[in-house]
Amino acid sequence: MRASPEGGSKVGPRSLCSFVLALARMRLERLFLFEGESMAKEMNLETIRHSMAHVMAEAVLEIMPEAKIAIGPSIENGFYYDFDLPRPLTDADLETITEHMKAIIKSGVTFERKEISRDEARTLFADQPYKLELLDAIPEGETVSIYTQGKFTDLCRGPHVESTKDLSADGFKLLSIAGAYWRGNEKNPMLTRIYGTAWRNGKELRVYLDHLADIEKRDHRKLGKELDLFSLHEEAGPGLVYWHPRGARVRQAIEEFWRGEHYKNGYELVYTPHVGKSWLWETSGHLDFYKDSMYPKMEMDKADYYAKPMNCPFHIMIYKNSKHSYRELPFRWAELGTVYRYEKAGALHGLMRVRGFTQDDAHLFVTPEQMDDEIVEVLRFSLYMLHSFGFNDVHAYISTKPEKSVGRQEDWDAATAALKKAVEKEGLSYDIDEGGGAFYGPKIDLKVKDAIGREWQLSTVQFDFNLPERFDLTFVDRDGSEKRPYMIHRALLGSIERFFGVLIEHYAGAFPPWLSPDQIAIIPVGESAFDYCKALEKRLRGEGFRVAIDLSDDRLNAKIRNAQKMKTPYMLIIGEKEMSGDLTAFLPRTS
RNA sequence: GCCAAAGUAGCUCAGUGGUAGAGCAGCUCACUCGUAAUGAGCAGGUCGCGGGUUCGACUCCCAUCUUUGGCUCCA
Repeated sequence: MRASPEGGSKVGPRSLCSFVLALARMRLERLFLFEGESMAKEMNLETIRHSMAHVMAEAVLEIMPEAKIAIGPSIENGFYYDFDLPRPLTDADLETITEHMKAIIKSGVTFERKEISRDEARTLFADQPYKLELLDAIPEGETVSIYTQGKFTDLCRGPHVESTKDLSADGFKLLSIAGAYWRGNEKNPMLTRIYGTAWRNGKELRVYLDHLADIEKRDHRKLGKELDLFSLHEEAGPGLVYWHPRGARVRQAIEEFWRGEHYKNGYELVYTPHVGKSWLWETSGHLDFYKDSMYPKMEMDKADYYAKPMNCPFHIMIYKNSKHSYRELPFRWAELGTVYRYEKAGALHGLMRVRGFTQDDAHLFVTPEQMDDEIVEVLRFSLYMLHSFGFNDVHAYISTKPEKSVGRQEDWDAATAALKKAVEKEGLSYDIDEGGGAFYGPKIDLKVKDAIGREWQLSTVQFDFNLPERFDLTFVDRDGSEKRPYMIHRALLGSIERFFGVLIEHYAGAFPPWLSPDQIAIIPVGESAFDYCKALEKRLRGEGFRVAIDLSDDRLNAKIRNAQKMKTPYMLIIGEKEMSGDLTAFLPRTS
């Protein structure tokens, strides 16, 4: 195939480059705006947002003087205020409140700080029970301050802007109404919370609203439908994923790469059953600890079977099939193992939280001496994998021994030290979650930032001091004695379903060619080119390309539009010219 | 669980106490097309499920199921 950038491509190589660069710059500017703001600016925005919350409270009291006010802090990107209201709010109320707020801002009243005694405060807020409660919660000896703007006074530590002139009447937007328990305790009354976002000016607000729209456009549930990738069917079982042909193509590409890299990295691939007798789960401890999140038992031949929630006991069965020498270790056994877990109906969410999913699981059986090297390798492999899929911003979390745990202290210490050493060796930034490990061993979790700066947990590497014990795993050491191997669980992508969801959002559905469902769309200009195109499709398929051919009777314009809607990276447009001259119009996807 | 919103055609969404609507997708026909939607026609729905009010309910009321967002950020 030959490209013809001059004739066929709207965006030649050079302009394509500058286009991509321009996009990258825009992206950086945006990231900078949301993440890289200097502390001073951030404080300023926080003050603006907090003051905006006061203005909103004033507006609400103007409309409903009998409302009781609770708290109104600034939050990331905005603010909220909680109210106890005489009636539920509607969207129309939000508009009215917004109008009142704009009027208050334009009136340019000042924020006055005053320090007062507790008694004065008690008199001032006599008919505001929530404020009285907050007042009582202020430690003795601490100053009690109030802020007043216009007719509104709030118990508040501050700081605030000097005047409502410092707020932008078109730099804020009320976003939603939600219920929230007073002080976050479900035994308390539920208050009405109004969320808003606030910025220095209308332009910043618009950038932020664009950002929200961008997140919405990237939603994998929406793109999954639009790009015909997968579906879920409530009537066939919530939380169970149906991979359509186009989604399956992406999965195949992921899995193919995954398998190849595992072979290269010294792993063996295994396959194990989807169900097992209760003996497995009694021995592993799952029936004790996780019965509620397992699919219920199936009875057969006077035995109870369970769908597997984990692959570990199955890999252990392979290990236990024969006696092992220290010379054979380490074993690195990987499996794309499909497991089933009962997640609460309310917790299900698209591909991110499902009931049946495929883990890219592996178990390493190692001697104590091999532990350090194996951890370093697993971590290096994880990073390689994440980078390969376009995730370059990785942060590690090390979780250490919790209060209730199994295994000897010296094993925990050694394993935790090995994890830290490996993370440092790879130069990763990390946080330590003291006491956050599972009862059976410490772990490293890797979180990545996606294209718009959201964090996702993907890889996990966990030590296990529990299962080797429970299943009585041994190997014969140099001196002829039987010893206990260490076991490491690890998943690099996590679950294929969730990973696919994250990938879709990361790329906003425009996958790089090696992952794209269709790499090339073959588009005949007219019916006379159909046979040529079919032959070309066969040839390209034969060479391993994922292709789509458009044999509809649509106009050429429509065919190009459809291919671009499906975010196909390349289009081959075939007409008389191409068939006679072996010259192909080659059109890359533009965004 | 609680608060709020939503559930109407495959998809996205209008709609009214009196025969159910659009766009896209689908099907048929015509056009045989050269770089971001060719035109015309046809078909498609127990208006989430169950009760109630009413002469009449998709619409109003009650109950229920499901989905979405929030309930962690603390004057």
